[in-house]
Amino acid sequence: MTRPRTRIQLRNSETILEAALEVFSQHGFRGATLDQIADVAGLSKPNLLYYFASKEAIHVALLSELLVTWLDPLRAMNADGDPVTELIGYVQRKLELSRDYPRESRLFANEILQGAPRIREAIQGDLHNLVREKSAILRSWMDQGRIARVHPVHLIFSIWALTQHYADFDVQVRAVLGPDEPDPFPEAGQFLETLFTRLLAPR
Amino acid sequence: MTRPRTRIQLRNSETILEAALEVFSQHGFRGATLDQIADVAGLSKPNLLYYFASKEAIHVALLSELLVTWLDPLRAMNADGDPVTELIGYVQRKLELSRDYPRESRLFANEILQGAPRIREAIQGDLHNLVREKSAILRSWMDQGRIARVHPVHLIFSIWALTQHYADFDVQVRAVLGPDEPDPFPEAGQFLETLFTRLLAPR
DNA sequence: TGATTGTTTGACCAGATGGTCAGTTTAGGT
DNA sequence: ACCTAAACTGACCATCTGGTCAAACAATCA
Repeated sequence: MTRPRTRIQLRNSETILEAALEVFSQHGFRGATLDQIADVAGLSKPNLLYYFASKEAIHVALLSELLVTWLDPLRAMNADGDPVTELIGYVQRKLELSRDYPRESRLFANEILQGAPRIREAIQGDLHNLVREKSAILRSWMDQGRIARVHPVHLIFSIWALTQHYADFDVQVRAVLGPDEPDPFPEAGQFLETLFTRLLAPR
Repeated sequence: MTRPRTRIQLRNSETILEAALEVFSQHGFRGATLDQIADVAGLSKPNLLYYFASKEAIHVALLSELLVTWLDPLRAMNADGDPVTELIGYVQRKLELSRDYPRESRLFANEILQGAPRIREAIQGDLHNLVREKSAILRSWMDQGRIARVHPVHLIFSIWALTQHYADFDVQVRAVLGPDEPDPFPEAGQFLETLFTRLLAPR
Protein backbone atom coordinates (compact mmCIF):
# COMPACT_ATOMS: atom_id res chain seq x y z
CA MET A 1 0.00 0.00 0.00
CA THR A 2 2.34 2.67 1.26
CA ARG A 3 5.42 3.33 -0.87
CA PRO A 4 8.69 1.60 0.05
CA ARG A 5 10.73 3.59 2.59
CA THR A 6 13.64 1.57 3.89
CA ARG A 7 16.28 -0.26 1.87
CA ILE A 8 14.83 -3.63 2.85
CA GLN A 9 11.34 -2.63 1.76
CA LEU A 10 12.63 -1.49 -1.58
CA ARG A 11 14.61 -4.66 -2.16
CA ASN A 12 11.86 -7.04 -1.07
CA SER A 13 9.10 -5.27 -2.96
CA GLU A 14 11.28 -5.59 -6.03
CA THR A 15 11.95 -9.28 -5.37
CA ILE A 16 8.27 -9.99 -4.88
CA LEU A 17 7.20 -8.19 -8.05
CA GLU A 18 9.86 -10.02 -10.05
CA ALA A 19 8.72 -13.39 -8.67
CA ALA A 20 5.07 -12.50 -9.17
CA LEU A 21 5.72 -11.53 -12.78
CA GLU A 22 7.31 -14.91 -13.35
CA VAL A 23 4.43 -16.82 -11.81
CA PHE A 24 1.48 -14.70 -12.98
CA SER A 25 2.71 -14.60 -16.56
CA GLN A 26 3.04 -18.35 -16.61
CA HIS A 27 -0.19 -19.36 -14.88
CA GLY A 28 -2.48 -16.34 -15.02
CA PHE A 29 -3.96 -14.61 -12.01
CA ARG A 30 -6.16 -17.45 -10.86
CA GLY A 31 -3.60 -20.12 -11.68
CA ALA A 32 -0.86 -18.49 -9.63
CA THR A 33 -0.68 -19.12 -5.91
CA LEU A 34 0.88 -17.01 -3.18
CA ASP A 35 2.90 -20.04 -2.12
CA GLN A 36 4.43 -20.28 -5.59
CA ILE A 37 5.29 -16.60 -5.63
CA ALA A 38 6.71 -16.77 -2.13
CA ASP A 39 8.76 -19.77 -3.13
CA VAL A 40 10.21 -18.09 -6.21
CA ALA A 41 10.87 -14.92 -4.24
CA GLY A 42 12.56 -16.89 -1.47
CA LEU A 43 10.27 -15.37 1.14
CA SER A 44 7.58 -16.75 3.39
CA LYS A 45 3.95 -16.25 2.47
CA PRO A 46 3.12 -14.11 5.51
CA ASN A 47 6.14 -12.00 4.69
CA LEU A 48 4.78 -11.45 1.19
CA LEU A 49 1.58 -10.18 2.71
CA TYR A 50 3.58 -7.87 4.93
CA TYR A 51 4.62 -6.00 1.80
CA PHE A 52 1.44 -6.31 -0.26
CA ALA A 53 -2.06 -6.26 1.16
CA SER A 54 -3.28 -9.14 -1.00
CA LYS A 55 -2.65 -11.30 -4.04
CA GLU A 56 -4.66 -8.87 -6.09
CA ALA A 57 -2.58 -5.93 -4.84
CA ILE A 58 0.54 -7.58 -6.24
CA HIS A 59 -1.18 -8.16 -9.54
CA VAL A 60 -2.43 -4.60 -9.78
CA ALA A 61 1.01 -3.25 -8.90
CA LEU A 62 2.50 -5.27 -11.74
CA LEU A 63 -0.11 -4.20 -14.25
CA SER A 64 0.08 -0.50 -13.55
CA GLU A 65 3.87 -0.60 -13.66
CA LEU A 66 3.58 -2.47 -16.94
CA LEU A 67 1.14 -0.17 -18.69
CA VAL A 68 3.53 2.77 -18.50
CA THR A 69 6.55 1.08 -20.06
CA TRP A 70 4.37 -0.84 -22.47
CA LEU A 71 3.06 2.26 -24.17
CA ASP A 72 6.31 4.20 -24.20
CA PRO A 73 7.25 3.09 -27.72
CA LEU A 74 3.95 4.39 -29.05
CA ARG A 75 4.38 7.65 -27.16
CA ALA A 76 7.77 8.00 -28.75
CA MET A 77 6.29 8.11 -32.23
CA ASN A 78 7.13 11.58 -33.40
CA ALA A 79 4.91 13.67 -35.65
CA ASP A 80 7.93 15.59 -36.96
CA GLY A 81 9.95 12.55 -38.05
CA ASP A 82 9.81 10.71 -41.35
CA PRO A 83 6.53 8.75 -41.32
CA VAL A 84 7.77 5.40 -42.56
CA THR A 85 10.90 5.59 -40.40
CA GLU A 86 8.84 6.44 -37.34
CA LEU A 87 6.40 3.60 -37.93
CA ILE A 88 9.01 0.97 -38.73
CA GLY A 89 10.92 2.19 -35.68
CA TYR A 90 7.83 1.70 -33.55
CA VAL A 91 7.36 -1.80 -34.94
CA GLN A 92 10.95 -2.74 -34.20
CA ARG A 93 10.86 -1.31 -30.67
CA LYS A 94 7.66 -3.22 -29.99
CA LEU A 95 9.22 -6.40 -31.33
CA GLU A 96 12.23 -5.88 -29.06
CA LEU A 97 9.85 -5.63 -26.13
CA SER A 98 8.36 -8.98 -27.14
CA ARG A 99 11.82 -10.49 -27.30
CA ASP A 100 13.22 -8.98 -24.12
CA TYR A 101 10.11 -8.83 -21.94
CA PRO A 102 7.90 -11.76 -22.96
CA ARG A 103 6.61 -12.23 -19.43
CA GLU A 104 5.22 -8.72 -19.36
CA SER A 105 3.56 -9.32 -22.70
CA ARG A 106 1.96 -12.53 -21.47
CA LEU A 107 0.81 -10.93 -18.25
CA PHE A 108 -0.92 -8.27 -20.29
CA ALA A 109 -2.38 -10.80 -22.73
CA ASN A 110 -3.75 -12.86 -19.87
CA GLU A 111 -5.43 -9.83 -18.39
CA ILE A 112 -7.04 -8.78 -21.67
CA LEU A 113 -8.14 -12.33 -22.44
CA GLN A 114 -10.07 -12.46 -19.17
CA GLY A 115 -11.82 -9.25 -20.12
CA ALA A 116 -9.35 -6.82 -18.53
CA PRO A 117 -11.19 -6.75 -15.18
CA ARG A 118 -8.37 -4.89 -13.48
CA ILE A 119 -7.30 -2.41 -16.16
CA ARG A 120 -10.47 -1.75 -18.06
CA GLU A 121 -10.58 1.90 -17.13
CA ALA A 122 -6.93 2.43 -18.00
CA ILE A 123 -7.65 0.97 -21.40
CA GLN A 124 -10.77 3.02 -21.95
CA GLY A 125 -8.98 6.10 -20.65
CA ASP A 126 -5.24 6.53 -21.17
CA LEU A 127 -4.86 3.96 -23.92
CA HIS A 128 -7.89 5.16 -25.82
CA ASN A 129 -6.65 8.74 -25.69
CA LEU A 130 -3.12 7.87 -26.69
CA VAL A 131 -4.38 5.96 -29.70
CA ARG A 132 -6.67 8.85 -30.66
CA GLU A 133 -3.74 11.22 -30.47
CA LYS A 134 -1.43 9.04 -32.51
CA SER A 135 -4.00 8.13 -35.13
CA ALA A 136 -4.49 11.84 -35.69
CA ILE A 137 -0.80 12.01 -36.57
CA LEU A 138 -1.17 9.01 -38.86
CA ARG A 139 -4.15 10.59 -40.54
CA SER A 140 -2.26 13.82 -41.16
CA TRP A 141 0.60 11.84 -42.72
CA MET A 142 -1.94 10.17 -44.98
CA ASP A 143 -3.51 13.52 -45.86
CA GLN A 144 -0.07 14.75 -46.86
CA GLY A 145 0.37 11.67 -49.02
CA ARG A 146 3.46 10.61 -47.10
CA ILE A 147 2.08 7.17 -46.28
CA ALA A 148 -0.67 5.16 -47.93
CA ARG A 149 -4.19 5.62 -46.67
CA VAL A 150 -5.39 2.85 -44.36
CA HIS A 151 -7.53 2.82 -41.23
CA PRO A 152 -5.11 4.31 -38.68
CA VAL A 153 -6.46 2.49 -35.62
CA HIS A 154 -6.45 -0.86 -37.36
CA LEU A 155 -2.91 -0.05 -38.44
CA ILE A 156 -1.95 0.31 -34.79
CA PHE A 157 -3.83 -2.90 -33.96
CA SER A 158 -1.85 -4.70 -36.63
CA ILE A 159 1.43 -3.56 -35.09
CA TRP A 160 0.35 -4.76 -31.67
CA ALA A 161 -0.96 -8.07 -32.97
CA LEU A 162 2.07 -8.87 -35.10
CA THR A 163 4.69 -8.02 -32.51
CA GLN A 164 3.00 -9.41 -29.41
CA HIS A 165 2.32 -12.64 -31.23
CA TYR A 166 6.01 -13.52 -30.96
CA ALA A 167 5.91 -13.22 -27.18
CA ASP A 168 2.46 -14.53 -26.38
CA PHE A 169 2.49 -17.46 -28.80
CA ASP A 170 6.19 -18.15 -28.42
CA VAL A 171 5.61 -21.85 -27.81
CA GLN A 172 3.63 -22.18 -31.00
CA VAL A 173 6.06 -20.10 -33.03
CA ARG A 174 9.02 -22.22 -31.96
CA ALA A 175 7.15 -25.51 -32.35
CA VAL A 176 6.04 -24.64 -35.87
CA LEU A 177 9.43 -23.33 -36.96
CA GLY A 178 11.06 -26.46 -35.59
CA PRO A 179 14.24 -26.91 -33.58
CA ASP A 180 16.50 -25.86 -36.46
CA GLU A 181 15.48 -22.23 -36.06
CA PRO A 182 16.33 -21.41 -32.46
CA ASP A 183 15.68 -17.65 -32.59
CA PRO A 184 12.69 -16.47 -34.62
CA PHE A 185 13.21 -12.77 -33.90
CA PRO A 186 15.74 -11.74 -36.56
CA GLU A 187 13.57 -13.11 -39.34
CA ALA A 188 10.44 -11.74 -37.69
CA GLY A 189 12.01 -8.29 -37.70
CA GLN A 190 12.88 -8.56 -41.35
CA PHE A 191 9.44 -9.87 -42.27
CA LEU A 192 7.66 -7.09 -40.38
CA GLU A 193 9.83 -4.42 -41.94
CA THR A 194 8.93 -5.75 -45.39
CA LEU A 195 5.27 -5.96 -44.49
CA PHE A 196 4.91 -2.44 -43.18
CA THR A 197 7.13 -0.92 -45.83
CA ARG A 198 4.91 -2.35 -48.55
CA LEU A 199 1.70 -1.54 -46.72
CA LEU A 200 2.64 2.06 -46.12
CA ALA A 201 4.52 2.96 -49.29
CA PRO A 202 2.74 6.00 -50.74
CA ARG A 203 1.07 5.21 -54.03
CA MET B 1 -13.93 -41.54 -21.83
CA THR B 2 -16.06 -43.84 -23.92
CA ARG B 3 -17.96 -42.26 -26.80
CA PRO B 4 -21.57 -41.23 -26.28
CA ARG B 5 -24.05 -44.04 -27.00
CA THR B 6 -27.55 -43.06 -25.97
CA ARG B 7 -29.47 -39.95 -26.92
CA ILE B 8 -29.16 -38.59 -23.38
CA GLN B 9 -25.41 -39.09 -23.35
CA LEU B 10 -25.07 -37.31 -26.63
CA ARG B 11 -27.21 -34.39 -25.54
CA ASN B 12 -25.59 -33.99 -22.13
CA SER B 13 -22.02 -34.33 -23.37
CA GLU B 14 -22.86 -31.60 -25.84
CA THR B 15 -24.38 -29.41 -23.15
CA ILE B 16 -21.39 -29.88 -20.88
CA LEU B 17 -18.86 -29.06 -23.58
CA GLU B 18 -20.80 -25.96 -24.56
CA ALA B 19 -20.93 -24.79 -20.94
CA ALA B 20 -17.28 -25.65 -20.40
CA LEU B 21 -16.28 -23.68 -23.47
CA GLU B 22 -18.12 -20.69 -22.10
CA VAL B 23 -16.46 -20.92 -18.70
CA PHE B 24 -12.96 -22.05 -19.69
CA SER B 25 -12.64 -19.41 -22.40
CA GLN B 26 -13.62 -16.73 -19.93
CA HIS B 27 -11.56 -17.77 -16.92
CA GLY B 28 -8.88 -20.14 -18.19
CA PHE B 29 -8.42 -23.70 -17.00
CA ARG B 30 -7.42 -22.91 -13.46
CA GLY B 31 -9.88 -20.06 -13.13
CA ALA B 32 -12.85 -22.17 -14.15
CA THR B 33 -14.61 -24.31 -11.56
CA LEU B 34 -16.69 -27.42 -12.00
CA ASP B 35 -19.47 -25.75 -10.07
CA GLN B 36 -19.55 -22.90 -12.58
CA ILE B 37 -19.63 -25.30 -15.52
CA ALA B 38 -22.31 -27.40 -13.88
CA ASP B 39 -24.33 -24.29 -13.20
CA VAL B 40 -24.11 -23.04 -16.79
CA ALA B 41 -24.89 -26.53 -18.09
CA GLY B 42 -27.85 -26.83 -15.75
CA LEU B 43 -26.55 -30.12 -14.37
CA SER B 44 -25.28 -31.18 -10.98
CA LYS B 45 -21.54 -31.46 -10.42
CA PRO B 46 -21.59 -35.21 -9.77
CA ASN B 47 -23.59 -35.62 -12.95
CA LEU B 48 -20.90 -33.73 -14.85
CA LEU B 49 -18.38 -36.19 -13.55
CA TYR B 50 -20.63 -39.02 -14.65
CA TYR B 51 -19.99 -37.95 -18.23
CA PHE B 52 -16.37 -36.80 -17.96
CA ALA B 53 -13.76 -38.38 -15.73
CA SER B 54 -12.35 -35.07 -14.52
CA LYS B 55 -12.12 -31.35 -15.09
CA GLU B 56 -9.06 -31.92 -17.21
CA ALA B 57 -10.87 -34.50 -19.34
CA ILE B 58 -13.45 -31.87 -20.27
CA HIS B 59 -10.71 -29.43 -21.16
CA VAL B 60 -8.84 -31.94 -23.28
CA ALA B 61 -12.05 -32.93 -25.08
CA LEU B 62 -12.66 -29.29 -25.95
CA LEU B 63 -9.14 -28.69 -27.17
CA SER B 64 -8.90 -31.70 -29.42
CA GLU B 65 -12.31 -30.93 -30.90
CA LEU B 66 -11.13 -27.38 -31.45
CA LEU B 67 -7.84 -28.14 -33.16
CA VAL B 68 -9.57 -29.90 -36.04
CA THR B 69 -11.98 -27.12 -36.97
CA TRP B 70 -9.41 -24.46 -36.21
CA LEU B 71 -7.04 -25.65 -38.89
CA ASP B 72 -9.64 -26.41 -41.53
CA PRO B 73 -9.31 -23.01 -43.23
CA LEU B 74 -5.59 -23.52 -43.64
CA ARG B 75 -6.15 -27.05 -44.98
CA ALA B 76 -8.56 -25.59 -47.50
CA MET B 77 -5.83 -23.44 -49.08
CA ASN B 78 -5.57 -24.87 -52.54
CA ALA B 79 -2.32 -25.12 -54.50
CA ASP B 80 -4.22 -25.01 -57.79
CA GLY B 81 -6.12 -21.82 -57.10
CA ASP B 82 -5.06 -18.24 -57.70
CA PRO B 83 -2.44 -17.45 -55.03
CA VAL B 84 -3.66 -14.05 -53.88
CA THR B 85 -7.29 -15.17 -53.95
CA GLU B 86 -6.45 -18.27 -51.93
CA LEU B 87 -4.51 -16.31 -49.33
CA ILE B 88 -7.01 -13.49 -48.98
CA GLY B 89 -9.70 -16.16 -48.76
CA TYR B 90 -7.82 -17.82 -45.94
CA VAL B 91 -7.47 -14.51 -44.12
CA GLN B 92 -11.16 -13.77 -44.44
CA ARG B 93 -12.20 -17.25 -43.31
CA LYS B 94 -9.90 -16.97 -40.31
CA LEU B 95 -11.34 -13.57 -39.49
CA GLU B 96 -14.83 -15.01 -39.68
CA LEU B 97 -13.78 -17.65 -37.17
CA SER B 98 -12.61 -14.89 -34.84
CA ARG B 99 -15.94 -13.14 -35.23
CA ASP B 100 -18.19 -16.18 -34.94
CA TYR B 101 -16.20 -18.34 -32.53
CA PRO B 102 -14.30 -15.99 -30.24
CA ARG B 103 -14.61 -18.37 -27.29
CA GLU B 104 -12.77 -21.08 -29.16
CA SER B 105 -10.06 -18.60 -30.09
CA ARG B 106 -9.65 -17.50 -26.48
CA LEU B 107 -9.59 -21.07 -25.23
CA PHE B 108 -6.76 -21.77 -27.64
CA ALA B 109 -4.93 -18.56 -26.76
CA ASN B 110 -5.16 -19.39 -23.07
CA GLU B 111 -3.69 -22.79 -23.67
CA ILE B 112 -0.77 -21.49 -25.74
CA LEU B 113 -0.10 -18.69 -23.28
CA GLN B 114 0.35 -21.23 -20.48
CA GLY B 115 2.87 -23.09 -22.61
CA ALA B 116 0.43 -25.46 -24.33
CA PRO B 117 0.81 -28.17 -21.66
CA ARG B 118 -2.08 -30.19 -23.05
CA ILE B 119 -1.62 -29.82 -26.80
CA ARG B 120 2.12 -29.47 -27.16
CA GLU B 121 2.51 -32.67 -29.14
CA ALA B 122 -0.38 -31.82 -31.44
CA ILE B 123 1.35 -28.52 -32.18
CA GLN B 124 4.73 -30.08 -32.72
CA GLY B 125 3.15 -32.82 -34.82
CA ASP B 126 0.03 -32.11 -36.87
CA LEU B 127 0.31 -28.34 -36.87
CA HIS B 128 4.00 -28.35 -37.68
CA ASN B 129 3.44 -30.70 -40.59
CA LEU B 130 0.47 -28.79 -41.95
CA VAL B 131 2.45 -25.57 -41.91
CA ARG B 132 5.40 -27.27 -43.62
CA GLU B 133 3.09 -28.55 -46.32
CA LYS B 134 1.39 -25.21 -46.89
CA SER B 135 4.60 -23.19 -46.83
CA ALA B 136 5.90 -25.44 -49.59
CA ILE B 137 2.92 -24.29 -51.65
CA LEU B 138 3.63 -20.67 -50.78
CA ARG B 139 7.27 -21.10 -51.74
CA SER B 140 6.37 -22.56 -55.11
CA TRP B 141 4.03 -19.62 -55.76
CA MET B 142 6.91 -17.31 -54.94
CA ASP B 143 9.25 -19.27 -57.20
CA GLN B 144 6.74 -18.83 -59.99
CA GLY B 145 6.64 -15.10 -59.29
CA ARG B 146 2.91 -15.20 -58.60
CA ILE B 147 3.25 -13.62 -55.17
CA ALA B 148 6.03 -11.54 -53.66
CA ARG B 149 8.81 -13.36 -51.86
CA VAL B 150 8.53 -13.27 -48.07
CA HIS B 151 9.25 -15.82 -45.34
CA PRO B 152 6.34 -18.25 -45.82
CA VAL B 153 6.06 -19.36 -42.19
CA HIS B 154 6.14 -15.82 -40.88
CA LEU B 155 3.50 -15.02 -43.46
CA ILE B 156 1.29 -17.67 -41.91
CA PHE B 157 2.10 -16.35 -38.43
CA SER B 158 1.03 -12.90 -39.55
CA ILE B 159 -2.33 -14.21 -40.69
CA TRP B 160 -2.88 -15.96 -37.40
CA ALA B 161 -1.76 -12.99 -35.33
CA LEU B 162 -3.82 -10.43 -37.21
CA THR B 163 -7.04 -12.39 -37.30
CA GLN B 164 -6.97 -13.90 -33.82
CA HIS B 165 -6.21 -10.50 -32.36
CA TYR B 166 -9.79 -9.44 -33.02
CA ALA B 167 -11.14 -12.34 -30.95
CA ASP B 168 -8.53 -12.59 -28.19
CA PHE B 169 -8.13 -8.85 -27.59
CA ASP B 170 -11.74 -8.02 -28.33
CA VAL B 171 -12.08 -5.99 -25.13
CA GLN B 172 -9.10 -3.85 -26.04
CA VAL B 173 -10.16 -3.45 -29.65
CA ARG B 174 -13.61 -2.23 -28.67
CA ALA B 175 -12.32 -0.01 -25.87
CA VAL B 176 -9.81 1.67 -28.15
CA LEU B 177 -12.23 2.13 -31.03
CA GLY B 178 -14.77 3.56 -28.62
CA PRO B 179 -18.51 3.01 -28.36
CA ASP B 180 -19.27 4.71 -31.69
CA GLU B 181 -17.87 1.76 -33.61
CA PRO B 182 -19.90 -1.20 -32.38
CA ASP B 183 -18.62 -3.82 -34.84
CA PRO B 184 -14.92 -3.72 -35.72
CA PHE B 185 -15.04 -6.67 -38.09
CA PRO B 186 -16.12 -5.10 -41.38
CA GLU B 187 -13.31 -2.55 -41.21
CA ALA B 188 -10.87 -5.19 -40.01
CA GLY B 189 -11.70 -7.31 -43.03
CA GLN B 190 -11.13 -4.39 -45.36
CA PHE B 191 -7.88 -3.44 -43.65
CA LEU B 192 -6.53 -6.98 -43.79
CA GLU B 193 -7.44 -7.35 -47.44
CA THR B 194 -5.51 -4.18 -48.21
CA LEU B 195 -2.58 -5.28 -46.09
CA PHE B 196 -2.16 -8.69 -47.66
CA THR B 197 -2.89 -7.50 -51.16
CA ARG B 198 -0.05 -4.98 -50.93
CA LEU B 199 2.28 -7.36 -49.15
CA LEU B 200 1.81 -10.12 -51.69
CA ALA B 201 1.50 -8.20 -54.94
CA PRO B 202 4.21 -9.59 -57.23
CA ARG B 203 6.88 -7.02 -58.00
C1' DT C 1 23.12 -0.97 26.20
C1' DG C 2 18.49 -0.53 25.92
C1' DA C 3 14.36 1.04 23.63
C1' DT C 4 11.85 1.43 19.53
C1' DT C 5 10.60 0.37 15.22
C1' DG C 6 10.72 -2.60 11.35
C1' DT C 7 10.91 -7.50 9.69
C1' DT C 8 9.97 -12.41 9.75
C1' DT C 9 7.67 -16.68 10.80
C1' DG C 10 5.03 -21.00 12.54
C1' DA C 11 0.68 -22.16 13.44
C1' DC C 12 -3.67 -21.61 12.25
C1' DC C 13 -8.39 -20.63 9.97
C1' DA C 14 -12.40 -20.38 6.79
C1' DG C 15 -13.91 -21.02 2.49
C1' DA C 16 -13.40 -22.97 -2.04
C1' DT C 17 -12.79 -26.83 -4.96
C1' DG C 18 -12.06 -31.36 -7.39
C1' DG C 19 -13.67 -35.53 -6.72
C1' DT C 20 -16.23 -39.83 -4.40
C1' DC C 21 -20.02 -42.79 -3.11
C1' DA C 22 -24.10 -45.01 -1.58
C1' DG C 23 -28.24 -44.85 -2.83
C1' DT C 24 -32.49 -42.99 -5.46
C1' DT C 25 -34.90 -41.91 -9.65
C1' DT C 26 -35.78 -42.40 -14.52
C1' DA C 27 -35.76 -44.43 -19.27
C1' DG C 28 -36.29 -48.12 -22.39
C1' DG C 29 -37.11 -52.53 -23.67
C1' DT C 30 -40.01 -56.84 -22.91
C1' DA D 1 -46.36 -53.91 -15.33
C1' DC D 2 -41.78 -55.16 -14.54
C1' DC D 3 -36.94 -55.32 -14.79
C1' DT D 4 -32.43 -53.72 -15.74
C1' DA D 5 -29.25 -50.52 -16.83
C1' DA D 6 -28.55 -45.73 -17.26
C1' DA D 7 -28.94 -41.21 -15.19
C1' DC D 8 -28.87 -38.48 -11.31
C1' DT D 9 -28.21 -36.55 -6.49
C1' DG D 10 -27.21 -35.12 -1.49
C1' DA D 11 -23.90 -35.62 1.59
C1' DC D 12 -19.39 -35.96 2.27
C1' DC D 13 -14.11 -35.76 2.09
C1' DA D 14 -9.22 -34.29 1.45
C1' DT D 15 -6.70 -30.84 -0.17
C1' DC D 16 -5.52 -26.35 -1.51
C1' DT D 17 -5.34 -21.55 -0.86
C1' DG D 18 -5.71 -16.61 0.49
C1' DG D 19 -5.24 -14.52 4.50
C1' DT D 20 -4.55 -13.67 9.92
C1' DC D 21 -2.05 -13.24 14.21
C1' DA D 22 0.65 -13.39 18.15
C1' DA D 23 5.02 -13.79 19.04
C1' DA D 24 9.97 -13.93 17.88
C1' DC D 25 13.76 -11.71 15.78
C1' DA D 26 16.70 -7.98 13.67
C1' DA D 27 18.11 -3.24 12.78
C1' DT D 28 18.67 1.37 14.09
C1' DC D 29 19.53 5.02 16.98
C1' DA D 30 19.81 7.48 21.54
